[in-house]
Amino acid sequence: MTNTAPATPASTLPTQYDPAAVEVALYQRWMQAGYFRADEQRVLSGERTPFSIVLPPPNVTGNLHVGHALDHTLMDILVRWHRMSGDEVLWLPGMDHAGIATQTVVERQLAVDGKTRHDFGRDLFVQKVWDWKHESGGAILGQMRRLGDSVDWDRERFTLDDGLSGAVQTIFKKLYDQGLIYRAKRIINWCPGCQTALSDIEVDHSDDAGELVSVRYDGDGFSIVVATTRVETMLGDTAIAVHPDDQRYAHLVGKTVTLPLVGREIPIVADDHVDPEFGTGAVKVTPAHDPNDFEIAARHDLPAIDVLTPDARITGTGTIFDGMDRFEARVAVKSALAAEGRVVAEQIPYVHSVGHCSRSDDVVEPRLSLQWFVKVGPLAEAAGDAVRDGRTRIHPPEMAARYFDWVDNMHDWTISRQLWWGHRIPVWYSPDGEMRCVGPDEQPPGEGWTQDEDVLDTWFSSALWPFSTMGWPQQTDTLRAFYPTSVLVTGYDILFFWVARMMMMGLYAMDGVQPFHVVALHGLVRDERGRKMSKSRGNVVDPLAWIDTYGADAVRFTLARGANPGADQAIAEDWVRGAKSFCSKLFNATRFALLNGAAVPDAPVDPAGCSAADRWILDRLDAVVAETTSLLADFQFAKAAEGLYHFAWDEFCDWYVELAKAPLQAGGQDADRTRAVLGTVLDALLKLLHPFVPFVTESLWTQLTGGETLVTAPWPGSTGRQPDPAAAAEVADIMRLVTEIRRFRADQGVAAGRRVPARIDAAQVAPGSARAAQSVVDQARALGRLSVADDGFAATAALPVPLSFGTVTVHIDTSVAIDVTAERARLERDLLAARKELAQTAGKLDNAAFLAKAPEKVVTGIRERHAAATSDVQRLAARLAELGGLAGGDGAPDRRGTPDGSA
RNA sequence: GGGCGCGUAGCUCAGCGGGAGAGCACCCGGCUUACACCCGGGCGGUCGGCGGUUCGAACCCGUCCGCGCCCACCA
Repeated sequence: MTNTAPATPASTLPTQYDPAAVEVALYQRWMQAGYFRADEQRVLSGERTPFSIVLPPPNVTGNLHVGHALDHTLMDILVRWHRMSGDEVLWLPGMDHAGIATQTVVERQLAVDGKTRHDFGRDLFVQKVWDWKHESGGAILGQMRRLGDSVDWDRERFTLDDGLSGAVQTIFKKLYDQGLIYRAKRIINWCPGCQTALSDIEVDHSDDAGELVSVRYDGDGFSIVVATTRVETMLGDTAIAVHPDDQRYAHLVGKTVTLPLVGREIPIVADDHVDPEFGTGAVKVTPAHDPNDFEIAARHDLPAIDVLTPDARITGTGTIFDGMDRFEARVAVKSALAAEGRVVAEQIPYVHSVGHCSRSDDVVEPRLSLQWFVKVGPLAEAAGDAVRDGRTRIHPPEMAARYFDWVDNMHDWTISRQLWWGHRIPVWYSPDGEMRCVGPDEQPPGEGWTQDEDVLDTWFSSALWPFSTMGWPQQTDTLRAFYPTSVLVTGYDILFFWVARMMMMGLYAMDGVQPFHVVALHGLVRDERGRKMSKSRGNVVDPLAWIDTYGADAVRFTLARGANPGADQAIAEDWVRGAKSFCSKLFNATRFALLNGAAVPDAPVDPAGCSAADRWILDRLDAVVAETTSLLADFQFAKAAEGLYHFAWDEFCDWYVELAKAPLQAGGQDADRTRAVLGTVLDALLKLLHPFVPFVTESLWTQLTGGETLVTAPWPGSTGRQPDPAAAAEVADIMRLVTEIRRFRADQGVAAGRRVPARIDAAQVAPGSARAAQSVVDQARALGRLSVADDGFAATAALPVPLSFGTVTVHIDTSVAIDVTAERARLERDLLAARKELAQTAGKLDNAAFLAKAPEKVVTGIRERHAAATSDVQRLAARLAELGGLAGGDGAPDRRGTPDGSA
C-alpha cells in the first residue's frame, strides 16, 4: 500500500526546522538539475501551454530591497504553480544598466582620486564602468537565489548587451524613419547636478517653501507690478503678460516697460494663460526658463534669452550677477531691486511645488535645450486601446483608471541624456548640418561625420525588455513560443513609469501584439504601522537580514500572505517570526507522520473504508485544492496563503493529526488507513504550499515520498469525489463536544491533556462535581452521543465519543462540589446570549415581509437558529435553576451607568 | 485643480446585502509520547459620523469628518 521509504530515517529528524541548513543547498540542486529551464520546442510542438514572465530588470547597482522581495515572491509563486501545473514556464531574468545611477557610482570612485570622467575620455570611462559592472555589479542576482527565484539563468540578459543594443538601435531607426522620434529645442527638465536632461518621470515634486516677490516694472508714465517666486530669472524676461479680458491692464497692452537692472525694453502682451486672479494679474515672461512662458513667447513671437549655465549660474546678462549661482542670485537680485524701491508688496511666504531630480535631489531647472524626443501620441493611443479592448487586462481593474490617466495625457518623452553610460544615439551629423540615423546593420557614414554625443534614457531600453530579451528583431522561436508574456507583476507605483512604456513599445515593435496578457499590480510594503519606509525615518527593513534569521520561506510567506491585490501591506518582524513558526509546524507535522510510518499510497485512499475524520479531511483537502487553484488564477495571493495556513494548522494539525493518534495507536487496519490518509494529505498540502514556501516543502516532501523534487511535481487536482456531509457533520459534533470538555476543564481548573480523546478521571477532578460534569454531559447528550451509567453515589458518567476509530470515555466524579460561582457565571453569560439569539430570530420569523421576501435558504437558516436557541435557553435555564437560580434575578446583566449617563 | 483609494477588536488587515472574522498583542491554565517556533481556554468591536434605500446594511446611495496615494506647465 505504501511506496518508497523515507530518505531520512524519521527518528533522526531534529525537532526544529532550520532553514539555513537546507535552503542554499536546495537551490544549488535545483539549478544543477535544470528544473528552471524553459524549452521553446515543447510549446511550438503544441505539447505544452506556455507561461512566461520577464523579470522587471533590477538596476545593476541595486540590492534586493523589500519591494523586490514582494515582487519576486509573487512572480515565483505564479511561475512555480504553472510549472507544477504542466505549463512550459519561462521566467527570464536580467538587469538594467541604470544610466545615471551606474555612471554616478563610478564617477564617485574617480572623485576619490580627484578625477572626473573627462580625465579619461569617453571610451576609457565607459570601459571603466564595464569593469565596475563585472567586478561589483549584479549583487542582486545572488540575492535572488537566496529568495528562491526559479528563473532560467541560462537566459539572463542585460539592457546594454549586444543583442539588446541592436534592438534599441533597430527600434530607434524605425521610429526615426516614421517621424516618431525628433530633435528639437524645447524646455526640458534639467538637473544642474547631473548636468543632463531628465524625463518627466525622473522628476519628483515636493511642496517647498518659497517667497512670492512683487516687483514694479516702469513704463512711460505708468508702472506695472508682477509677482514671482523666481526673481533671479527676471534677467531673462522678454515680456510682461496680462489676461486679454483684464480691464485693469487693457490700456497697457502693446506698450513697453524697461526691464529693471538690465535696461532692456520689453513689451506688454495679452495672453489667455494668465490668471487674473493670481497675484497682481500680471506676469513676467521668461521664455528660456519656464515652460509656460515658452509657450507664451511662441504665441507672441518673443525672443528667449537663456541666462543660466548648465550648472545653473547666471550668464550673459552683462550685469554684476553673472557667475552667481541661481540661489545666490535670487537673494542678490531681490536686494538690488529693493534698493531701487521696486519690491512693492509684502514678501509673501509661499509654498509651491518644486521639481527635484529623482537621482540627486537637486532642484530641477526648466531649461531651453536641444534634445531628442519620442512623439508619444500614436504610441500612447495604441497603449490605451490595448487595455480598452482587453488585449491586456489590468488587475485589479480599478487600477486601469490610473493607467488611462497616464497614457491619455502623456507628453512627448525626452529620451536624450547627457551621459556616457548607455546606448549612444545612432544619429550622425555632417559638417553642413545634415543628419543621418544609422541602423544596426549599417555602416556609419564616413569622413567628417560625427555621432551624437548623447545616450538614450535608460527607460528606452527597458521599454523593449519583453521582446528584446527574446531575440527581437529576429523572429526567434523564443518569441514565437513565449511572446506575449503571460503576466507582468509589479507595484502600482510604476504602472506609469514602466508599464505604459513597455506597452507602447511592445505594441509598436510587435505590430500590435501586446507585451502582456495581464498586468497584476500589488501594493507597496510599509512598516508595521503602515508608514512608508524611508531611510530618514529609519524604518527600512532588509529582507536579506530576515532571510538569514528566519529563512527565505518565512519572508516569502509573510509577503504573500499580505499581498491583497493593489493594496499596500504592513510588515513587521513579528509577522516573519510567525511565518517561520508555520514552517516549523509543517516540519513537525511531517515529522509526526514519518515517525508513525505515514506514506503516500500508490492508489487513492478509498473513502468507503475510512473513518469520519478521514473522509472529512480528504473532503477538506479537495476543497482547499480547488480554492487555492482558483485564487492563484485570480492573483489572490493573500487569500490563497491564508487558506492554506488555516487548513494546514487549524484543520490538519489541530484536529486531524490529533484524531489520528488513537487509530495509529490501535494499530492494524485502522493504523494502516490513517497512515495512508496522513500521507495523502501531506503530499498534496506540501505541493500546494510549494510555490509559497519552496524550500521547506521540498525538503519535507522528498523525505516523505522519496520523490526527486517538488519543483516539477504535478499540481494536485480534483478527485472528483462528492463531499460527504455526514462525515463533516460528525466531525463538527466531535469538535463541539471536545471543545466543551476543554472549556469545562479550563473553567474548573482540571489538569488538561492536549490530546483530543480527552479523559477526565475522578482523581483528576479537583473541585469537580456532577453539576460541572453535567455541562459536558449535556453537551454530549445534545449531540446524541451520550449514555450515562449511574452506578450510585460516585456515579461515573461515561461519554462514548464514537470516533470511527474507537470510543473515548470520560469519567467524571460526581461526589465533589464544583466551583458553583464560576459555573454559574458561565451559564448566565451563555443564557443571555441564547436569549438574545432567541429574540432576534423570533423577531425575524414574526416578520411577514421577511418571510415573503427573503430567500428560502435564509429563512431556513433562521428557523434552525431559532430552534437551537430555544433548546439552549431551556437547557441553560434549567441547569442554572439547579445551581440555585440567577444571581441577577432575571439573568440580565447589571447595566446601570453613572447618573449622568457617562461611562 | 483633477483622479483613485482607505477609515472594522490595542496593532496590521480580511469580510463588501442575511448569524461581526483572522494573525499578532493581552489574560488564565498546561514541558500532554510531532511541535513551548507548542497546546487549550478566555478577554476584546455603537464595523468614522449623520441621513437614505431595503423585510434586512459593515456591505448599496447621499453627505460630512479624518487619513493616504497618483496626476497636473499652482507665475
